[in-house]
Amino acid sequence: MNTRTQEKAQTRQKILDAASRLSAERGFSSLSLRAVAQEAGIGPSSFYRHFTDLDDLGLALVDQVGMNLRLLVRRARQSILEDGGRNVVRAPIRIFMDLAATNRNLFRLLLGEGSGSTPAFREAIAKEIQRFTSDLVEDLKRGAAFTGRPLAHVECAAEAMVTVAFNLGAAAVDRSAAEREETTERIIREVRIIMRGAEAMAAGWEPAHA
Amino acid sequence: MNTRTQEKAQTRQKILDAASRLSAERGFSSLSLRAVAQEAGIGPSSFYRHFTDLDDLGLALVDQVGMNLRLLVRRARQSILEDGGRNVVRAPIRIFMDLAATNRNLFRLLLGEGSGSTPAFREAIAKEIQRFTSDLVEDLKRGAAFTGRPLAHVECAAEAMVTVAFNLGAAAVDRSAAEREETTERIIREVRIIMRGAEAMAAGWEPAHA
DNA sequence: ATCTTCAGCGAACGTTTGTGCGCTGAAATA
DNA sequence: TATTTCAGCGCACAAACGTTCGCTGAAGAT
Repeated sequence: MNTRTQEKAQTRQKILDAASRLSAERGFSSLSLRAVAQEAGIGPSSFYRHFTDLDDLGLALVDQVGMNLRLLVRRARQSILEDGGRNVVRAPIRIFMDLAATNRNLFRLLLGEGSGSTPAFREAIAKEIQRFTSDLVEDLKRGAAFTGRPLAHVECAAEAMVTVAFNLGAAAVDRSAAEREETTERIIREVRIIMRGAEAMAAGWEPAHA
Repeated sequence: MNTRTQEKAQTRQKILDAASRLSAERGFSSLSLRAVAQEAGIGPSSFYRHFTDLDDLGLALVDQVGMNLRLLVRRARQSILEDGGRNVVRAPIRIFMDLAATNRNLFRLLLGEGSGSTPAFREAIAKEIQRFTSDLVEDLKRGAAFTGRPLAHVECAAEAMVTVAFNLGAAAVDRSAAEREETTERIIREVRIIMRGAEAMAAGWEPAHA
């Protein structure tokens, strides 16, 4: 690859990082082209060599955030495989929360910008989370086949789990370690409830009525 | 009450309405004092007669949104009481979604601004949703006592339900009626899963393992 | 009838915003 | 070596921003 294109990609990345860093404080929707350029260490007019718009930047940012997230998750998944069967809920969520804590900006962007800015931006984020949910569906099916405990409405259950984990997790990202710990446990419990519900439905169990 | 103070309260309300209307498009965090003033039909400088800041406005807005929400919910709850026992999940969620559809701005503010702006604003919103959850906890306990089906971890279950309903609901607010319908059914299913899980746990039910 | 209060206004300020333009100098190409 | 490409820069501009100031005129108080 050319030295030229290499350097261009490099400053492009600097812009993306700057945007990610700045959007952590006030949200992506309320940040300015000039501020981003300054944080990236380039002049305002140079910005246009890489992106046409702030919206354009936003889409690229979501793209990259999604890629990073999937990479991290894939790596995490491998380390779970060693843990045979036990802690099917606890281990993944612990990893998820650690990930969120060490990649705040990344998660904040994915979670805080639910309705912040342009529709395209919104939808890009939604799609990214949906992809995450799809992966979880696969995992759940695999897990169910392994433990012999089928789940009803896997897609819905997965969606509920992801929604709970992402949302409560996002709220805890900026809290103290102790509070984060407490929140993590609560998420685990809630995901367990969902899991148990899906299992109960699959087994046809119903509560006795008085 | 004086005509004077009455009129003041009136324009104050006009400002709040204007902010609510405008924040629906781009989010509260990215709106300007001048734009709000213009939408409210007053000069920029008159804004300061009612609020010191945009943050100040934000807090007042959350306050009012919370009040309206609680009012609507209370009204909705009464109309549920007629529906004895059956549709414990479906009826409330249908009402909730109708509420969300006819009060978009209200819900969008409560849901989209998760990390948009200042911490005080964030926390005010979090507190409002928490209050909503507390109410649901009470309802669930009452319902459980009535149907004789106890729930485990009521607080957690309620939190999960609220999180799912608010989040998926918020995403659907801007969609077509058909998509909203589809989303509503999915929310109902997911809340049912949570409910069933909490019931199963309370009953000590566990899935048979292979 | 006189005086006080104060919501709303318009003008002005200094900043910050997005964006266009032409230049530069090093890297890529020929 | 001569030529082309183009990322980055500085400058300029119009527009929008938050905020201050003094004025006005109707409502409230005396």
